[in-house]
Amino acid sequence: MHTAEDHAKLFMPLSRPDRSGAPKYVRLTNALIDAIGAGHWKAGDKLPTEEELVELTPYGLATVQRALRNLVDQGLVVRQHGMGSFVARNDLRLEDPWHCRFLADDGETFLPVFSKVLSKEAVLGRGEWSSYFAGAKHLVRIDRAINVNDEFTVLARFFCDASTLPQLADAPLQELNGLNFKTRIVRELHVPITRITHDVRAECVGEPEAHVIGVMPGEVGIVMRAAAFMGEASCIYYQEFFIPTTNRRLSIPDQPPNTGRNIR
Amino acid sequence: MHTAEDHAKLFMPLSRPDRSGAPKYVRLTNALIDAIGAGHWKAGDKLPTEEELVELTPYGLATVQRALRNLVDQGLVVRQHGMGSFVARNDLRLEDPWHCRFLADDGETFLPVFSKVLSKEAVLGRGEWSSYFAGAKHLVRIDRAINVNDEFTVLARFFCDASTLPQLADAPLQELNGLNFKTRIVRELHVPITRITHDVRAECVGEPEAHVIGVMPGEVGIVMRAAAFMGEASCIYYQEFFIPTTNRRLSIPDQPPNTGRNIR
DNA sequence: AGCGATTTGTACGTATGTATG
DNA sequence: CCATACATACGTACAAATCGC
Repeated sequence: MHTAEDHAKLFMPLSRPDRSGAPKYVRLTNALIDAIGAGHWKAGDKLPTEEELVELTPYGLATVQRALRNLVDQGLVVRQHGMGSFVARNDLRLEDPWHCRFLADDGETFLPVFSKVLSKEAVLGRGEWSSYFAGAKHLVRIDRAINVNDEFTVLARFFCDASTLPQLADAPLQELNGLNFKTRIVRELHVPITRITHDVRAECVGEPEAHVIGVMPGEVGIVMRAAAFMGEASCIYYQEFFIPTTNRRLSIPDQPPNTGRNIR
Repeated sequence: MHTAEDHAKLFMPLSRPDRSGAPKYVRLTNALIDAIGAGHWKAGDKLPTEEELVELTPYGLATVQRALRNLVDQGLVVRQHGMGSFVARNDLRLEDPWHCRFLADDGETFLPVFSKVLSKEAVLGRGEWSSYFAGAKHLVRIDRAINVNDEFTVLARFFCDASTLPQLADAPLQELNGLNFKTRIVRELHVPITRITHDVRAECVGEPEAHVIGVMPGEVGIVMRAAAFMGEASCIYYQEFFIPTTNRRLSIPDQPPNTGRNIR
């Protein structure tokens, strides 16, 4: 809970004349995002009602409603008729830098995945990744085992330059399990990802990879590569996924991840 | 251009009492999607202004605006301040309805491909495609053999509703060889494609497909599916590619940036 | 360059409907 | 049945971008 003063302070900037020229509903949207990001309301907490927001801010109902609808569209807030507005429990914006989701039987939802970090090491030699990180000095490779619905296991190899994602590259392995991995990427990414490329190949799986994904060396599996770029050429991260033969369909994301707000 | 009667007929259903219980802005959104899908307005055409829509429909300005904003969010419509609202034209996306290109050794250019139409037939039963074309009456399947750099052959199965691509569905086979195929799609498409999904699976190739791509039945190959949508739900075409095991990498086209999103 | 006319964009206040507890 | 709170909808007003004269 919060006092009236807390809220007054939160929304104080909205009363100042606007220098940025942004519409009111955008300013309110961002104010709420900031407050949630700062932990003023945590996942599951109830936000003020529409009426309260009309009181707390210098804005009218339509503006408040539009800001709230934006937050719903962004997956940050859930609204329940007759009950209230709540901070979403799962931050949907974090859903994407996965690139490795499999379609469930309904063809629409995705199978649950659990990832476990296997190793992290410096990359020394050359390989397919080399062309993506021309000039990078401290390349790091993080291997993860991704358990898909307890049906099979995917080996994910994540490559990045330690200088662009330092906290990720330096983190202890235990801190990167499960959701923490993608959470950290999203949080650390302070550059917009403007392009992502995917390619796919059927490949005879080599010895070390076969062991992780539970197939015999030499068996055919799918190898997918995904590279995320800022601008045209500079690669932010690059991943290789080794996927055993399965009747599940690998879904390839149809748009780049949304790395934050568009307008401030 | 259209007469007043055309429009009156278009929006007539909106005056009838609502049986579905859907909100007005949803009904109007769907009415506009249907009209665009039916070719009433083609890509690049100017839609009626907000005021005209208020006159043409039994709805108020806020409702009209919300429906239009929905269409913008779906990528189906582009609005330009002071000018009007237009059916989106996304030529970029249409530049490559191929979805099946393989990387050359340099990792950047693509291997040359030559396609040859094998057959065209009505689709009768049900299959994976059924979920994409709910309610379509005249489904057509066009099979093509795509020769990739004289190294291997891909079988491409193209599905569409004959009512959305009539000239393609009715064309003689000889006219669809080579580039003509994609040219015709681009020329005939009078609706913007706003979303493309891809998925990929390693699969044991069945008898008829194996014959075309030159492998033994039961061998493992890659099957890629690509579906192109107008708006959120209505599928324009759907393709299946049967790819033999190869050391070439299948490149999955990255999506063009979102035209004009209003989420903010 | 200016000036309307057109058209979208934002915003308000109000009213009413509907799901929840 | 009632209070709460979200959801939809209307009418109006004004701001801002664009075009043609």
